[in-house]
This record gives sequence, structure tokens and C-alpha cells, in this order.
Amino acid sequence: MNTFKQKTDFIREIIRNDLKENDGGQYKIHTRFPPEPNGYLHIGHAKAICLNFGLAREFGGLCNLRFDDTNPTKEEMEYVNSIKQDIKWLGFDWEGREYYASDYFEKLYGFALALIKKGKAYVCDLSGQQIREYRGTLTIPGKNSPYRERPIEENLMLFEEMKNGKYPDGAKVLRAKIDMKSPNLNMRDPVMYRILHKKHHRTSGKWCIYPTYDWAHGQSDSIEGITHSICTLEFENHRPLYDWFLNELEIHHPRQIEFARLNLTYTVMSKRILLELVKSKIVKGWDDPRLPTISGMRRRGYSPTSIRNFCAEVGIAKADSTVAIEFLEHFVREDLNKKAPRRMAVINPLKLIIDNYPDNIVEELEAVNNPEDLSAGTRKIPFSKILYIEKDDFMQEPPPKFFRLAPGREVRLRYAYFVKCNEIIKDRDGNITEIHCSYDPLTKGGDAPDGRKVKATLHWVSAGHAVSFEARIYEKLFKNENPYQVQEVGELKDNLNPDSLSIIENCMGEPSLSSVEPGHVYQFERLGYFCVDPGCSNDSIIFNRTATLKDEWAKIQKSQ
RNA sequence: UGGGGAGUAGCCAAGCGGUAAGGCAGCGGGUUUUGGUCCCGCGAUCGUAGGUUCGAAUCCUGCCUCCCCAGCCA
Repeated sequence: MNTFKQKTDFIREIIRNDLKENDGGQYKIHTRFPPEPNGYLHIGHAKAICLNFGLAREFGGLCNLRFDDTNPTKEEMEYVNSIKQDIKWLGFDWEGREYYASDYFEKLYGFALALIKKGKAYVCDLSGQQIREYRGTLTIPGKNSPYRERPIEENLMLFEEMKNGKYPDGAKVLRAKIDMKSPNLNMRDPVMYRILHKKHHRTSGKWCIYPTYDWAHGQSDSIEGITHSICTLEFENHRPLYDWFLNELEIHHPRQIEFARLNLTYTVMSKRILLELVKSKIVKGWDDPRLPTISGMRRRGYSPTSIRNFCAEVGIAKADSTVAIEFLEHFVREDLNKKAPRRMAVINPLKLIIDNYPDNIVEELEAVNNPEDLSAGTRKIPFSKILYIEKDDFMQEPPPKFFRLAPGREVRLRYAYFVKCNEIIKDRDGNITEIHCSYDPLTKGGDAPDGRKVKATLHWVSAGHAVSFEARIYEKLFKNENPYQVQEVGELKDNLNPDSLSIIENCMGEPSLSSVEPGHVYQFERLGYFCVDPGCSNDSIIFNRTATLKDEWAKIQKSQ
């Protein structure tokens, strides 16, 4: 059922070597997925989740879930809950090892004390602005803070006072005493603790000093006995700092490995921007199906399997890359093609009347539920004189390669009969309102006894039995392949695709669509995959289009 | 500009000195009661210039390009 495709990559290679070198012992690899609960997870996180949990699974190790919750000004319980739900939904299990950096605040405080006592950390009174100035630039070395040589005892006292709330936000920080002239800016006496009189979602008002990420992350991994700390490229510059902390503290030292984060065309992965889209109501929430969030993709109809396969196939490497959104779509189609039950539904209905079909007869025709999986069985679909077909399936003046219905032309109605178009009815504005056909009773089931062929098979719905529903059609969120291609950050919104969502009401579906379960995905034949929206009620059915089917005709049209 | 990374087909990505996997996209063809699926076929000498070697995408040197770092964000 659940497949976990895996490829080989430089990380797995490193791990295989580590396993070989530690051969014979109790050595087991231990990874972790360390999100900050300041937003919802997106497909980029899925890549990290599949990697970390996948590694543990493949090599017989463990993977923890740890929330890096060191900044109470941005973090919320809602986010930790959504994160847990998304990881589970993706098919991974942290087996109870749910940890928080905030669980380690006490230990971290103790580590800080140890560094102060070693003369390797000091309390600094410089303002944020001053710290920046003293830090120097890429080419100019920094200068030592005037507080750098404070006696250990004084540092100890001041740090305790910081903890006890004696100072306002920003008044003092605890810094590591490393090297203000280091070419690596992260080593220029980085801040370890800042004063933040803010309640934390887990520790509440217990602390008013909070560790910075740089101070907390490596030690948290160490405390958990992580063997391989896998993170993204931007932390490569921080590794020397983590190494320094761990060495000074003389505690377990994980091996950090960095890989390139995922980028996708036509969308953004920045949590900051995602938050902005949600807050400004440009999208309808974190689970808006246009977003690359896990919850958005779930609502859109993406299966966990398709996301996992995508993550496995996209590869792990160190080169910056932007994956085509089409690549992602390929994996939903691949998975849904195998699993989604087929249904007939018409998004833009056009009335088709079969003049020579008896008025009050209804035939029950048998339809295959899934040609890719015969065990899915068959169902009955009612057929009658008045039907709906797709507007796009008829053209009064068909261009060269259009081989659907047109005046005088014969096509097949799927599972039913051949019909031939005889007449077109228009309203006073010239819009086609209905088309009249005649059917050939001998072609029942879809084949002609005389062996004649038709060039097209159309989907249809019996008008008298149709279930009406709303379809939400999603397109790319941004117009530009790279939404970040803007002069100024604020202009990002100008790149939004105004047609990213279109709502189409009064779509017509076959009767079996009258009772559907939220989250279920169907293939509407010839149209695409559609997922039942959780916002459905008894009298309104909503389908989100997950993806279209590949469309040869659309390609031809584009090239014409 | 100092430091840290990366450059293999339109997009990902294998390759680890022996003569360029695979996937997606694209193009052509076959099958088909979904213009879907499936099947077959088609593309790169590896950023660049030198060097080492019988032999280099793989080793060395120079150059070019891109990414990351000057948050008391993560």
C-alpha cells in the first residue's frame, strides 16, 4: 500500500560509512525533524520530514520530533498542533519522542553558566544598534565590546539578574566570547540569550530570557543524542559555531550535514510570505488549496503517497535548485490514476437532446469504476433523452484537429451510444443553448456492429438525474515562474495570478456523486482529479480540482 | 570585497580516473469506449581555460557565474 521510494544520495552515503565505522557496537543512527512552530508546514518541510524519518526507517534508527520553540514572540500552540497532524498524515511517526527546545531551557541555562565560568561567555550592555556596529562588516573585522572583559563573578551576577527580570527587554544580552575578527560573522561573539518579557506557549511566564536558536539548536541535538543533524544549506556557516559550543561544553557532538532546500516554480516557500498571504486574506487560510502547505495540498486532493514519492524522486543534493511545479503534478497524477474512482461530471454543461430517443425511458448503463484497477468494480449510470455534455466538446466550426462533436458529426457517448449532431439551438445573443442529435440504437454500449469508428468519446450526465455541485478550479498562485523576481519585496503581490481560483457553480455530476465523503478524490473522466471539500453540506457539494488530466487537445490549441 | 557553499540536457539528478544512469518536460509513433493510462523511439562531452595521465565529468591550477552570512529570526 504505502510505498516509500528511496534513492541514494550523499547523505545516505555518509551514513553508510558511519555505520561501517561503528560496526559491531550498539550504534544506531538518530535524526530529528526540528520545526519552529511559527507557521504551517509546506512541501519543503515534507522533503525534510521524508529525509529525516526516512533515514531512520531505512537504517534502523530513530527520528525525533522536536519543536525549536525559542522565540515566544512568533510561536503558537495552533502551529504545533497543525505540524503534528501534518507529519502523521504524511505517514510518519515519532513514536512518542515529541520534544521541545523549551524542555531544555533549564539545561541550556546551566550550560550558559558553565561557559561563563570558563570565561567563554559574558554579559554585554551594548544596544542592538551598537552590537551591529561593533560586529564590523564582511570585509572589516569587528571590535571587542567594552564589556567583553567583565570579571566572571560579575557576569554570573548580571546573568542571574537578567534571568530574574531585573532588566527590560534589550537592556543586556549574554554573548559567547569567541573572536570579533573571525571572517565568519557567526563567530563574532554571537548572542546566546536575550531578554524577552513575553509569555511562552509552553513555559508561560517562567522565563524572561530566551536562548537564541544558535545557542539552543546544537545543544538540543546533543541532549537528544542525535547522531546526524540534517539541516539546510544556510546553516553551513553556523556549523563552526555549533562545533565551538559543543567542544567548549564537552558534550555529545552530532554530525551536521547540510542539503539544499526545495524551491518550486510559480509558488513561494517562505514562511514569512505564506503568513502574509494568509493574514492579508489573499488566500483563504493556511489550508487554501493554492498554497504549497501540507494542509493546502491535502485539501486540494494530494495524497501522502504522491508527496512522499515526489520528495524521494526530487533528490537530495547541495546545489540550489528550483523544481518545476509540473514535476509535483506528475506524482499526484501517477498515484491518483491508480487509485481514484472514475465518475462522469460536466463542469460547463451544454444541453444535448436526442430527438429519436423515447421520452420517458431511462436506461441503466454499466460503467467501469477504474480501468487501472478492475477490482474496483462497476456501477450503473442512468441514460435518457436529455443530457448534458461539456461545452468544450462541441464546436460549430471545428478547427482541423478538433475531433469532438460538431454539426453533422458522429461521436460516442461513453458507455452509451453513438450520437450525431443534427441541429443547434441558439438564444437571441447567438449563444448555443442546446444541440439536437439522433442516436443509433445499434451502438448501445459504445460499439457499432457495422464496424464504423468515431474519433471521439464524450462524457455526459443525464439531465433528469444530475447532481449539481460547485467546482473550484485552481491555477498557479503566481504569474511568474519565480515570484521573487521583483524589484522590491512589496511588489511580490503584483505577481499574484488573478485567476488562481475560479468558482464554477451548477456543475452537473452523475447520481452517485450525491453522497460523498470530504477528502475523497475522484477522477472526473476526461477532466481531471477532484477532491471533495470539507466545507460541503447536505445541500451543497464542493469539489476542488486537484489536477487536470494531461490534455493533448489543450496542447494542440496552444500551438495553433 | 572577507568567509562558507555550488556549477552534469529546458527542470531535477546519478556518476567517486576507463570513456555521460534515471525521472519530469518536449518531440515522433503504436494501443485505447477517458485527446487519460500504457508501450516504443529521439537529446548533453559534463561553467570555462590550461595541466597531469595511455585515458578525466571525475585529479591539479587559474578564471567565470550563482547562492549563503553583517537579526537580541529560525
